[in-house]
Amino acid sequence: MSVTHTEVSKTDGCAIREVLDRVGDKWSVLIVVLLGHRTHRFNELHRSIEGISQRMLTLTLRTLERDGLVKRTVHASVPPRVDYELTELGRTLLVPVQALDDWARAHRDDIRTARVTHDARVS
Amino acid sequence: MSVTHTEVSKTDGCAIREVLDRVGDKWSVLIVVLLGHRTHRFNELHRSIEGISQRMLTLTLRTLERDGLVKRTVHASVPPRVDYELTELGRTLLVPVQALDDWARAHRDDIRTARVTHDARVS
DNA sequence: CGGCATCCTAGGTGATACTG
DNA sequence: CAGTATCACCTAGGATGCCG
Repeated sequence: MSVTHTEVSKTDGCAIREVLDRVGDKWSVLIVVLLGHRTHRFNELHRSIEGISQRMLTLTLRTLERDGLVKRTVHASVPPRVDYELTELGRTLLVPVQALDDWARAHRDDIRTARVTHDARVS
Repeated sequence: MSVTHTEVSKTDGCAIREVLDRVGDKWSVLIVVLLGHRTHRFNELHRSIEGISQRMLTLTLRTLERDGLVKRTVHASVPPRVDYELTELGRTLLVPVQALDDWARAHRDDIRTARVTHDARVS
């Protein structure tokens, strides 16, 4: 482990919180993962992400674009066509996100089991 | 990439959302990281994590315990002493969390720059 | 020391309707 | 197709006070 001190200092310990503040919301990582596969159009994302509202998709994409993780390309055509893709920075984020995803798949059952066990003991 | 399809299915695509639903909150990862260093007492955590309320520390620890990520040990003494430490499962989570932390430290400036640039262009 | 109970607010999110 | 605008809600989280 690179961090050896105990306190959560402003300059170091909160780095991970900074990421989570941006990507820890309800939809960002989902979008990043999807765009990790390939470029998507707006409605492709809308259809692929079950449960997202048009509003939240727009807002989340705007934030990701602002943070330099996603690139938005408008094609001047009728009907309009807008493509979204990961930037270079966005692709680097895919690595740790994938690591977290792998952990999730490997241990989701462990958590579920722990819950059931714990809840049974408390009852 | 292990996932080759595009849709976010219930069985696969939401695994990462499951993790974020649990540790994507404001304090969980911070606690996990601190406990990754060593066992902490309640008030040690309270002092180490700047800005956390007693209420949220308790609630977060309870959830982490319930999910099998943290082990809580009560020592029958006066005054009472309660130790918190990572479980085996909790320690495995430390790996991807650390990966995310590394990414954060490496790219926080990239995001900040992207923001400034983007905001300047919009203005 | 290590909590829990209560109250309360801010903002993240959803639903719906409208537009270039 | 790809948004924007408005409203309304709900809950994560903070503040405070009491307890074993």
